Amino acid sequence: METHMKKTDSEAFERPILTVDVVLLTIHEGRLQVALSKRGADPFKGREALVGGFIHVGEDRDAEACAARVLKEKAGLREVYIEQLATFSGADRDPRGWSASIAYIALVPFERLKPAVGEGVALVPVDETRGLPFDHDRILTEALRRVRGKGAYSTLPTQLLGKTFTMSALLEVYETVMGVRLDQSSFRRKFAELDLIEEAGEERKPGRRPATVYRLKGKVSTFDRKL
Amino acid sequence: METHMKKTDSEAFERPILTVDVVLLTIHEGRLQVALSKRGADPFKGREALVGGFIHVGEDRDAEACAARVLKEKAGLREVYIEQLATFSGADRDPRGWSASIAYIALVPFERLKPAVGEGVALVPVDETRGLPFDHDRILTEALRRVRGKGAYSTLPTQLLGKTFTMSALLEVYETVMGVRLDQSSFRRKFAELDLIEEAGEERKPGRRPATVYRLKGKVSTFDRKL
DNA sequence: CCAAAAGTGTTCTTCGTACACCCATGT
DNA sequence: ACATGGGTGTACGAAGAACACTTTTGG
Repeated sequence: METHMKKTDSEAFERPILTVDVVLLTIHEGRLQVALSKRGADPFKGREALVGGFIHVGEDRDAEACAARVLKEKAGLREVYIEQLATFSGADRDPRGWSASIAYIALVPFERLKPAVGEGVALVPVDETRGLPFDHDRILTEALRRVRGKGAYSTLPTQLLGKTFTMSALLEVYETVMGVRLDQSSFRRKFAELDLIEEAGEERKPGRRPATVYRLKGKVSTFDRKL
Repeated sequence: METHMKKTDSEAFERPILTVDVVLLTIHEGRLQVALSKRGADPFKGREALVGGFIHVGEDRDAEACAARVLKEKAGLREVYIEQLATFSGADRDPRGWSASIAYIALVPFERLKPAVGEGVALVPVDETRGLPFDHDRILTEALRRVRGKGAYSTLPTQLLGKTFTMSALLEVYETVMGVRLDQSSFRRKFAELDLIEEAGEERKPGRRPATVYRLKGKVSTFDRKL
């Protein structure tokens, strides 16, 4: 434990550990699931935990870039939707000492995550995780609160689908994320009125009426009206 | 620039600088103002900046405790409302190197901040600050976005008033924070219906009808309805 | 009686919710 | 023709916004 104390520099304090943790979420088999990876190093070695890692000062432009790098290295993902959740800190959360972890939420369609499942990450339904190391239980809880709360007021859940999707698929995702039933009719109307999506073709499945395929207009955005 | 590289420890990376910055807000002369303090040390020495400081690993239980300590040391404040905003990080935001700052928002009634004004902190209307050091302009912008956005859906703005207050005072604070005019009638009704405040006496001023004084019931809370 | 702030009531419109109904397809 | 999911229309109530009005005080 080095202390960095050089009396010539009045502000040379011991620097805490700084890491990034990512709550990587996807929907699989109709359930919201979180990607966990087995820890390879000492504290809690061998236990499943949120994907994360140390900031690489030389490599990462900022913490979000670090989160992106972690996702690429551990789950083979590129250009995933990422947003900062909060920073969790304290003297006790890591046995190695005072630490802070900048937590991010990432959403990805299952198809893109599939190759990594088994090869580095395991998928666990969010309501079946228990006893994660560090304060990862709390981080996950906060992430779910955010995602569920923001769901009804933003296009965030679209990030769990591919670039295009049908209305039914979209509805299903919103229902899964928020854990409630939504009225199909109102759902369609609101998405249309808010001008959030645009048509992008048709989907034909045997035995069914063809469905319009949509694409998100612009980036993930927030709005006032509730879905 | 020490590197902490001990080849025996596979995860001993260079630790970035970790600080806390507080966007301390109050209302004075009918305007939302932010407390700035003159920097005493080298990067940007002498310039006005958000109040902040290094994490003291031995002293601070966690980052929020660090923010509380900073508020006490620089503005003489205790038991102020604090909430985490976000963490701002990157290789370029601090000339000393890769750094992260955990930013907090603090709200305090002007009366409590008054003693410190001139003695350590300066008050500046939020729309008149420019060219703050580091990325403090951005932090302030984000803080304002949060406070304004959350305003209509929470009792957060009450923290800018003393323990008790009249409806008019409360209305004024909400209007100042959010920068809009609100209908007095609807405002009263909603606060009553949401059961957020309770009566706490009367206020008598010369030439005016006596006003009921209220007190917040419970902690700061969020709700669905808009004010 | 008047000014000024405190406090109440009413109306209009928007939006959330529920639900009934029609459409297009492959078998 | 019918089962299945795709898609539209309507009706009702709760909540937001605007505004008119009454009450209480000191001068």
